[in-house]
This record gives sequence, structure tokens and C-alpha cells, in this order.
Amino acid sequence: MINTPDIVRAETRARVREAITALGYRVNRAARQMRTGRSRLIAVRIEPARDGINGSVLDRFLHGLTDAAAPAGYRVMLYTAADDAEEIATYDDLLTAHDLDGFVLTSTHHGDPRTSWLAARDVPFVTFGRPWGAPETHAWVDVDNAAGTEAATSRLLATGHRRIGFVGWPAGSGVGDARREGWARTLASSGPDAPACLDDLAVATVDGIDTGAAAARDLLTRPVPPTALVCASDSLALGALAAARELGRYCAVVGFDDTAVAQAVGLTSVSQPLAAAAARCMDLLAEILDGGGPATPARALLQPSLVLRQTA
Amino acid sequence: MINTPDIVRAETRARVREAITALGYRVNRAARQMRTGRSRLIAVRIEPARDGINGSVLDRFLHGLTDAAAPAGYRVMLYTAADDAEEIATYDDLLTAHDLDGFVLTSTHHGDPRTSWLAARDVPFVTFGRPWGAPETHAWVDVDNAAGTEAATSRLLATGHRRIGFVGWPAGSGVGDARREGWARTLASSGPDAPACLDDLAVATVDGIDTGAAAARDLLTRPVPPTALVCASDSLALGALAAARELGRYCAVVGFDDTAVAQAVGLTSVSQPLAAAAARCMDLLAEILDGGGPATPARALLQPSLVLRQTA
DNA sequence: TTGTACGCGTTATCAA
DNA sequence: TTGATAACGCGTACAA
Repeated sequence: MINTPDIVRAETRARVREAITALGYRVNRAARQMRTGRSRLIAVRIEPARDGINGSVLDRFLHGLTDAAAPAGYRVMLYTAADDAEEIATYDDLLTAHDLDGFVLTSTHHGDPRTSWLAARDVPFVTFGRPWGAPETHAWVDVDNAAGTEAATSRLLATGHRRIGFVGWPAGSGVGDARREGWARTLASSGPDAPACLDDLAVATVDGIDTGAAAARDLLTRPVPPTALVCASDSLALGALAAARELGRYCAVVGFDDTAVAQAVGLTSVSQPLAAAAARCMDLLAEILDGGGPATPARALLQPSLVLRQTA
Repeated sequence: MINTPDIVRAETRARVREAITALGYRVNRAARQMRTGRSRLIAVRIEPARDGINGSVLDRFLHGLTDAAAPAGYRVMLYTAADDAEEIATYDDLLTAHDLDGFVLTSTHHGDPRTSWLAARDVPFVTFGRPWGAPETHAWVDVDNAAGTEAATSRLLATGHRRIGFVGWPAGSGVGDARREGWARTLASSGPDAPACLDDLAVATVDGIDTGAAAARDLLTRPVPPTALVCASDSLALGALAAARELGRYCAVVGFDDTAVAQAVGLTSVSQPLAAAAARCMDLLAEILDGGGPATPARALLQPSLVLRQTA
């Protein structure tokens, strides 16, 4: 009667409802869970705040996910894991002990063992981050990273820059490669003034303020230095800003992720729609969980936006 | 036998253990929960990232709590609430439907209705933040905010500053008042050069970069301006830095919370031991939950530390 | 359309 | 020390 109120007579239904409020009856989810095998709980991993600057990105995603879960009738449970193997071990525990209904995975990467593990066991999940290299067998949501750096590069071209450099991460990271690609393709097709060789304008380094500064310094001290820099992260951009200042040189800079730091120092940056991405993840997961889900896994590619500030 | 292995003969125990691994048996928490009424789940509220700068503080606390919960055999469940009333309604749902074992409350304030609601129902909980004004009837963990601004002020005195201003929040917020108090008492007892009237050196405003800049400008354009500023947050400090720069004036600045922004711009700041605070909260809660807990509620006051950078 | 009985997996109780 | 059994609250299948 609780779950299918229509099968009883209206009068009986009213009588039950009355009793429910009179007695203060509330469904016991543990009992329901034991009977149905579903917990209406979804799990998401929280990572140790890494850089302090970029760490906020996943936190914002988490806020969005928690907000989106409640209206859909789900609650989110947190877990931590040091690496993929440990995370998979946690899945096992969460699944058998807590009857978790689904997972939202973040930070997918090439050869990700987590997605294949979950898929092999028919566990419902959605990834925030596309299945890099893997077959598109699960639902995913991602932000169009290349479109982000494309917008940044276009903006710089529009303001008169022609030699626009790129400070990125080492090749192979998917997200990093996409961010470089957006810059590269925009610059390459920028008309007659397009640089002949893009490699002279790009440099790769691990993420960080100091590494970003060193990389930017490298670029800015070349024979024909760039007049503007597109960076793969706000950390790198912050380093680039410091390097330019130190060299007494003006250089436009655009960062990526629109973190609090970008806001604080007036750094123009590409902003990911994290709350929307999280809401989309929840939608997709709820669809799989509640509606059976479509035959072919759904996906969503969200567009980032450029937040203009002082540095570009 | 699972929960009290000692009541069976050693030989039987070995036989059971063997069967457990052979069959891949795992306890079903839903069934256990139904029988015992305990879920081994604790709940904590995640707030919408407010300022973007200060928001990271609670996120770091959350990371620490999740890390500490796992070893203690608990998992953390997230919820959101727009205000205290909505949060209390959520407690009710969480408690009756999910059999939550306990809560960790953050951002306690004067006349907090949440603590009295939980206490009235004998729900186990710990607060991160002392019971401002309320009787000490529950366990709590807090950071000695006054000691933080005291350390900042002492440092400035040691480096030769005598007129040290304070940019804080409107009175009444507990945390804000404590931060002001640490500055005030240190300056007042700084010897013969101590300023006669502290109010000439302090200004209060709502948190933010722009409001901080305005407040600092006010202070720095007075007849006898301060040469250094202690601020109640990194946002305010960032504004103060901007104001000083804009006035072409050197002014030492110390922020509070040691956020990513402080790290990025080289702002000296007071750092809260958030991971330790979270771990302590988990300890206290586990004590109440598993050990029955001490008769008088436990409390812990943690010491912050001053992170020296370029601005002071 | 309504009422009843069973079983989900666990812990606690009680008899052997 | 061991084995059997009831009960937690729900959903479901089946009988009335």
C-alpha cells in the first residue's frame, strides 16, 4: 500500500494515511534494504586535498552531487582510497556489506581498472570524466576541456595576440591532452599569422606554482617569446604570472578551473560547470537505478566558460 | 560467535572461520542494523562553497573526518541544509529512516538550536566548535582562535611593529570575537608602547575581499595609521593587501585559515589543525558510541600555528 | 479489494 | 559449549 497506493480503495487509503500520521510511522530503511537489496545510497570518493589550489575542484563537484542526490531520494556516502586497487577493494566492501546502489567515479584515466571492475559485476555507475581509450560501455559526464582552452585562445587572438604559448602537463593524461588540443587547433587555424611550429610555444611540466613559473620562464626567455600564455591549471597560471613579473615582462595569462585563487588574484580562467556536471551524473545514475536505464549508455559533454578578469 | 569469538571452543572457532572464507561470507549490515538498531554511519553536513576562499576550511575538515572514520569502523554520510531548522528536520529523517549512529556538527554558534534538539533526544554527537554560551553538556573540539591571533600579533610585535590594527567581523560570532580577543589582549599587554585605545585600531566588516579592502583603507587613512594588520580571515587579509598596495603603502598583513590563496600569494596566515580536529571529533564520537562514553562530556582545544610567508 | 503469512540475515535468548 | 528459535520491519505472493 505504501509503495502502490492505487491498489486499495480510497477510503482505506485515507484510513492508513491517518494511522501513519497518528502513530508517527516512518519506513525503516534497513528493513526495506534487507528485503529489496537496495539501499538508496550512492558512494563517491573524497580525495586528500592535494595541491590546495586544484583540490577545490572535486570538492565543488561533491557539493553539487550531494545537492542533487537528495531530491532524487538518494544519499551520498563518502570513502577514501589511496590508489585504484584500494578503491576496488572498497567497492567490494561497500557493495557486499552496505548494499550500495551505485557509484560516481571521478578522475578517470587511461586504462582505469575501476570501470572494468564495476562493469564486469554489473554495478551501476557513472563517471565524471569520459572513458579514456576504453570502449564506451558506461554512462559518463565530462566537460569539454578542449573547448575551454579554445575559448581562452580565441579570446587572446581577439585581443591581438599572435604568439600564444601553452603551459601544460606531460602528455598522456587525457584531460591535459584535451586542454592542449584546444589551444593547438585554435592557434593552428588562426589564419596567415599562425605560428609555423606549435612545439616552440608549448612546454609541459607537472602541476604546481613553482613548476609553472619555471616552465613559463623557459618560454618567455626564448628568442621569440610568446606574448600570452594559456595554462592547463590555475596553479601553473599563477606560476606563469610570477615568472612574467619577475622578468619584468607583460604577458597575458589564462588559467583553468576558476579556483578561489583565480578569483583572488584576478586571473582570467576557464570555469567548469561543476554543479551542473554533478547534477547530470546524478540524473544519469538515477535513470539507471530507477528507470532501468537506456540500452545504450548515456553521456553528456558540458561546455565550460571563460571568466574574464585582469590577466587577459 | 562472530561478535564474541571467545564463547566457543577453539576448534569450533577454527571450523567457522574456515567456512567463512570457503563460502566468502560477509556480514550483511542491513540485517545487523535491523536487529541492533545501529548503522555504523555518522552524518556530517556539507555546505555550499561560500566565499570560495574560506569554503575550503570545512572541506579539509571533511577530508580528515572521512579518513578518521574508516579505521574506527564508521562511514560518513553527507547531507545539506539551508538553515538550522532544515538541518533539524534532516536529523529526524536520518535518525528514523537510516538509524544514524551519530552526528558531527560544524559551525556552532550562539543559541544553536541543533545541539539542544540532539541533546534532548539523547542522540550522540560531537561539535567542531565549542558550545557558545550554552552549557557544556556535550563533547566538543575546537581550535584556540584567540591563541592564533595572539601568535600573529606577537610575531608582528617581535618584528618591530607597535601600531598593529585588526580587521575583523561584526561582534557576536564567537569565532570572530575570539580572534579579536587574541589580538586585543596581546596588544594591550605589549608594554609601555601599547596603544591607549584599541578601538582606534580595529574595524569590523562582513567577510570578503572587497569589504576587507574597504576596511583596511579606512584604517590606513586615519591620522595615525597602523603599520601592520591582523585579519580574521584570508579573504579580509587579501583585501587588506590590495588596499595597502593601492595606497602605495607598505603594511604587514596576517590572515587566518591558511587557505590555498594564502599559499598562492605568499600571505602569512594562522593555520588550523583541521585534520587533527576531525580525527579528535571522530575519537570522541567513537568513545560515546562504542565505549559508552565518560560521564562528563569530553572536550579538546587544539592549538593553531602561524605559517610565516612574505607578508609578515 | 483486503488480509495473512513467509522470508530476507542478523543477534539474543533459552534449552540441551 | 552448542544448537535451535524468535524477532527486528519490510515487500510480496497468495488466499479470502
